[in-house]
Amino acid sequence: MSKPIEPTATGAPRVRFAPSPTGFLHVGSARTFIFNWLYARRNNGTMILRLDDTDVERNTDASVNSIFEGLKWLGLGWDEEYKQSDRGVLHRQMAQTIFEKGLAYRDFTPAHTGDSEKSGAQGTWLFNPGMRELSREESDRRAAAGEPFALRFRVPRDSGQVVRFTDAVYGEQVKAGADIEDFALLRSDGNPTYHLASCADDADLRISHIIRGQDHLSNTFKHVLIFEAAGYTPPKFAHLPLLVAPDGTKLSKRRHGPVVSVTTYRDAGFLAEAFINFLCLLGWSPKDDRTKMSQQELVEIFSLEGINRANAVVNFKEPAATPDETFDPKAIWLDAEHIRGLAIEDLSQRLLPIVHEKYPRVSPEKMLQITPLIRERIKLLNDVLTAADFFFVDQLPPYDPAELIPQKGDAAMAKLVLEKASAVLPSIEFKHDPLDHALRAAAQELGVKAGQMFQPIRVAVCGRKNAPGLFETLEVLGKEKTLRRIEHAAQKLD
RNA sequence: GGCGCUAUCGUCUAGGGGUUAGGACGGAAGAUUCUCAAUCUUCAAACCCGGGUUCGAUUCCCGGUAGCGCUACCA
Repeated sequence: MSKPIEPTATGAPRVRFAPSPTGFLHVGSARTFIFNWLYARRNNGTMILRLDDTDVERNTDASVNSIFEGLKWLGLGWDEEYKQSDRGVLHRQMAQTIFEKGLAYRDFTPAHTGDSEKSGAQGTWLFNPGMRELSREESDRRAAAGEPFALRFRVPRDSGQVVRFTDAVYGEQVKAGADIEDFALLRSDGNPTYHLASCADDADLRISHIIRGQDHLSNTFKHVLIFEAAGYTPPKFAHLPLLVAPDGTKLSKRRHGPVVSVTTYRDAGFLAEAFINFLCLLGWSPKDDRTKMSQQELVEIFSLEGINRANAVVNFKEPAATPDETFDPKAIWLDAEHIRGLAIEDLSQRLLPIVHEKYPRVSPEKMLQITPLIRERIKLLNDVLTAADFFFVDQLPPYDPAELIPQKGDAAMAKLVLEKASAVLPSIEFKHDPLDHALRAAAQELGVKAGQMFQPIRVAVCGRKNAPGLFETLEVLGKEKTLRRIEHAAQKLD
């Protein structure tokens, strides 16, 4: 392993992301997409999206939508797009080619009805002896008679026969033909299996590098067999370590919930670029100590050598309550990190649609004023709703008047402070510095500490203790609202 | 069961025959501040086990164990 893969002689690399639309787009698939995309962009290659929808039974439109929705959110795009169901002719042609070379045979054994022998607890049927040896005449006769059959690859199983390939991540791979079962190429209904369709398309689309999940590592031997049988040089392979749940099992929506679905991250208010950054750090390393990386940086630094071989845990919480606790803490941190790196205008624009869902009347100008006050205080875009709520509402929701009481103070002090504020503020210009001076002076006159002066006011205008800086808050809130809320608070103290 | 892949702090990882085994998240403590957040400092925290090779293995080799994958006319 570890030698860089050169672009093919024919030119720039061509890579593909080939999801099968049998479920939503999950984070592991998203990472595969991202790595392919990064590799293509890094090497001036072509990124291809191919829907591997050969399993008609299990394909759903909902799944197709979920995949496109997820990919759209990631915002990376692709250059060419195909659907396997449109290419059946090509697949069958390849099957025919292989069959005519005698490298595949018809298997008239009825399809397995159940899944009883699924995980091979006992018998391993590597091939069907009777069928593999069937004479061509007999085979042709039964086929002509209309007897249904599956087409199986005749895996070379003589002693010493091996299949080999070099994986860019896992290195030299060798497997004895005798350990590879005679897998199916065509189903008895004439439709191609995944293995056949995938290889036929990869060959036809001139895919140069197959970058995919490690769950295909052992399938690759079969694919090499198919490519060679059909007369193609196999592309280069790079398998990615799997993403697994904290319990070590593979990500599953049923077991682990929505946290494995890409759109969940979108809906929780993740920045796509932060999510991409996070995924890149699972199973790949830039080898320096960088963690936060822009898309540009990722494109510049991405390489197959940085991919490691052990499965990576997505460290989410299994049952989970609040968003903050649900997601991998590093994903949250990276999101906050990216948010902090955004220009105020940019962040403000991204926040506005979220705010508008709940407070449609907030103006872009207002949002622009609020944004700098919360940029350092939100981890996800959706946090804007809880971090800046008091700017959006007319009337503060009810809060405990006891909150108004400052440290080492009492209700009387709170009352005093609020009354003082009411007296002083009307004549003050609502800008940071004048407010700062006026309120500190007021505190001094009252003989209370600055903090004791600020807290009652903060709670009066924000409805809670934890909030952005007081002066900038008052500035954005405006004189009228501020005074109204202070007065209201003073009354609560009676 | 068979075949294959993998194994460094709780998690993501760097490293590599001799290192105080590095970084990040998370955790703890502190500094700063009008609260919170941000920021800064400090601390705790790891080489799966057993053999070999070697002057010396966490690193190389073998075995074990564990996890994962494949073993479908799913992908």
